[in-house]
Amino acid sequence: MRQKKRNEFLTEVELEFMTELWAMGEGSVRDVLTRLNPDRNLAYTSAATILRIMEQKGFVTSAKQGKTFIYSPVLAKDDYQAKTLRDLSNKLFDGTPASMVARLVDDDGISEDALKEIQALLRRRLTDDFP
Amino acid sequence: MRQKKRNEFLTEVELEFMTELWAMGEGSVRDVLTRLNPDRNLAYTSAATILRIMEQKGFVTSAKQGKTFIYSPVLAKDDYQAKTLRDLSNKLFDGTPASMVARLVDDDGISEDALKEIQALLRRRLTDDFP
DNA sequence: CAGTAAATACGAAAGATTTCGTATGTCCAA
DNA sequence: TTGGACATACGAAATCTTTCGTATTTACTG
Repeated sequence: MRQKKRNEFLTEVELEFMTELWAMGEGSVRDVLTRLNPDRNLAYTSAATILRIMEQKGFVTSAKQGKTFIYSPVLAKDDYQAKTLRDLSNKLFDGTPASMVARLVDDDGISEDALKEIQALLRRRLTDDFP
Repeated sequence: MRQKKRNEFLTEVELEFMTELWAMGEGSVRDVLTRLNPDRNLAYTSAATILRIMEQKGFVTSAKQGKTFIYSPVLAKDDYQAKTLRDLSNKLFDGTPASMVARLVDDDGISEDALKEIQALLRRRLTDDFP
């Protein structure tokens, strides 16, 4: 029937957890749990399961400290962001970065300041790396 | 236990199908199926099921033409792209478009030409809309 | 009008995700 | 040293995703 798929991307909940790990650098189940939105109401054992699975999948590593596991991200947030953008560009855009930026700056909600900030970013990148 | 989640985003396979519908404007099960990568080897009934579910979820509408359903996207590709970028910006970036562009243009693989294209895009947007 | 080709309808199976409960292990203080 | 607090281990259940097979319907053609 359906073949097993190996996914290199975080699921919704995994991203939620990884976001906290990235912010903290590393942390225990309890650490992550207390940082989640209080309305989240996730059982402690659920959080522990999520992190255990994330380790199985290779997204985090763990080191035991006393009786507690301390989890750390394997991939830096920057790298995961870049990876995700590349994937999105290929799947939903035409594979070029420009088309993605085009859609971003076409967004009506974007402010002039934001646009100028992006422009400055580009200018810097162009003068620094392509003299 | 787990509560039902209403997802406004396409799954992997749904995106694959929607990409063809966007390219064609509209199409039947057969139309989509023949446009997929030949290595895909998806059964006709599977494709029909996917499209039926996509209609249930409100991603497409259908009109019967003879004995065949013709499916059309409900949301334009541009709009779905914008929506997706907004979501990604909130979940993986800090919610500002600039940080996303920053990660894009930091990508080592990006060419000078691509950067200049993006720059031109911004210039146009700034002069046109904020005179 | 009957036969056939092609379409739809739908149930079912298998993987994946998310959540939690129960069982078990571990550290520390009384 | 033992009891309690808190940690891990893991199976199970609910939902979602993906795929396909069987049954049925529909349009056309001889």
